[in-house]
Amino acid sequence: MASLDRSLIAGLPVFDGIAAADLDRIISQARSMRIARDQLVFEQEQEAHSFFLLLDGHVRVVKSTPDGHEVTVRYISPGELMGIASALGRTTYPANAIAAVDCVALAWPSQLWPTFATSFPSFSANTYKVVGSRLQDAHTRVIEMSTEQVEQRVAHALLKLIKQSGKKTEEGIMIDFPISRQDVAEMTGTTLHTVSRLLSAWEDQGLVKSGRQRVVVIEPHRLVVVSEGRGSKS
Amino acid sequence: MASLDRSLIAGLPVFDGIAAADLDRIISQARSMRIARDQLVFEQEQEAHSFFLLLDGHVRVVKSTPDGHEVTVRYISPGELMGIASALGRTTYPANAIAAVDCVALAWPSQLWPTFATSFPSFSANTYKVVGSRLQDAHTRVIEMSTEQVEQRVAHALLKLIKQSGKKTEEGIMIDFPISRQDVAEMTGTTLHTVSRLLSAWEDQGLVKSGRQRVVVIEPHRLVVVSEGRGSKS
DNA sequence: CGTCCATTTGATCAGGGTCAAGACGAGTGG
DNA sequence: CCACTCGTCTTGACCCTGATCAAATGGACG
Repeated sequence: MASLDRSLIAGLPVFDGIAAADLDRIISQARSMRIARDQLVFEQEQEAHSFFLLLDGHVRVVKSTPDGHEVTVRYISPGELMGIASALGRTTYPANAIAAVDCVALAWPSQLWPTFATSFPSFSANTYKVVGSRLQDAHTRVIEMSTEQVEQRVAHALLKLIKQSGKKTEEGIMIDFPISRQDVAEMTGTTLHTVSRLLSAWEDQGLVKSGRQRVVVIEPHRLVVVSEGRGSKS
Repeated sequence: MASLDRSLIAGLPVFDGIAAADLDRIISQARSMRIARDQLVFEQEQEAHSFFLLLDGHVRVVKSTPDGHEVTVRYISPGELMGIASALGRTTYPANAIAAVDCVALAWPSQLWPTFATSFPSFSANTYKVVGSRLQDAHTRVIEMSTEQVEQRVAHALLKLIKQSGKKTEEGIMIDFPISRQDVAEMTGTTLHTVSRLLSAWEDQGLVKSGRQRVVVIEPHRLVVVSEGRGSKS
């Protein structure tokens, strides 16, 4: 196996403020792995043996309920940590993680977490921030679910996706991985039917353009208007 | 002002594993305060000058949306930390905190947080766990909002409240602070009307007993059944 | 005793879930 | 190269949960 280079992780927010020599130590203990599309990266309730850094691709994090519902918690983009059960004081993964496309990731054994946390104070501080911002995301989700109509929630979801993983094309901003109506429904607590109807309506109005597992936002600004509940109800 | 004693905080989960001498140092820097019912402990968007430990009473943490909706994030019970913006890498409070009853709390200046975190490793680890469990709570909320009916969510909310702040009486388990239909509605993303109807129905079935700002759960087990969506629909 | 707030309860109605069919398109095997 | 199949997406019809609107009741407290 080719040895890994610290340039892979230097410059990432999580490793901000860590000396080059330390980065070398950190990365020397990592294992690189590739995950094929639709493969599980880690599984809910399983022993959290490793934590991961996504280098390339996109990963969907999904919680399954006993009664068979699936709720998408978030999408992971390159440069983000995932499976950091250790940071939450857990020993098992809280959700399933599925590769939305072919992915490349680094993995460290979970035992290293406490070492990293104490040896590299900025790592500790940075991951605090990561967890903190995920907590805020989750609260935002709760608030959206409590106070917004489905239409607004779906609009918010698309805006979040293009902000996080948008890719400019000549048509507009495309979500950079395959995403189905069902996927959007699981992010917003609705059904694929409703998502389909909304996307169709928005397509008629020229707001978006979409197809099989593909969504392109043409007019982000007007989508923002919809997300704020001031969509033209004419 | 009477000097504070470490017995106030010894034995609390957050301060677990900290030496007595350190506890003295910690508490010597605290300021004790009482908050009258309905008073704000801290305010959304304000500079997070302090973090708090609730010694007695109950505090409601509420997020207000620009458009005037209020969503209750959680209730704080005695022994819990609150206002720990620092732990999330924030400088402002993310929500309003309102005393549900007259309260007593300790307050430390936020500047002390980093000191505590580095000086007392177990404090750091413990607060990690606190944040982690709040993140899980938030995800649980998201999942409930996505997959459950209002009836189940309200049942879950009451069960959570009696678990956290239940007080046994000869009638059943009472929620130990004044809580209105509106409050329950803000916890569950519904309206006071729906909550009122549900409580009335449950009272008819002998599940609960409730009055003005007062809820007593008579048969927790049957409430669990409702919360699981297997309520008798006869 | 009067005022204010929490609560109750009825009536109405719409957002969006459910059920049901088809259409479309991509990949597969003959 | 074509037929077939499977998964995604679309669209219509219907109906139910729970929000909204409206009004009255009941306590608590000054």
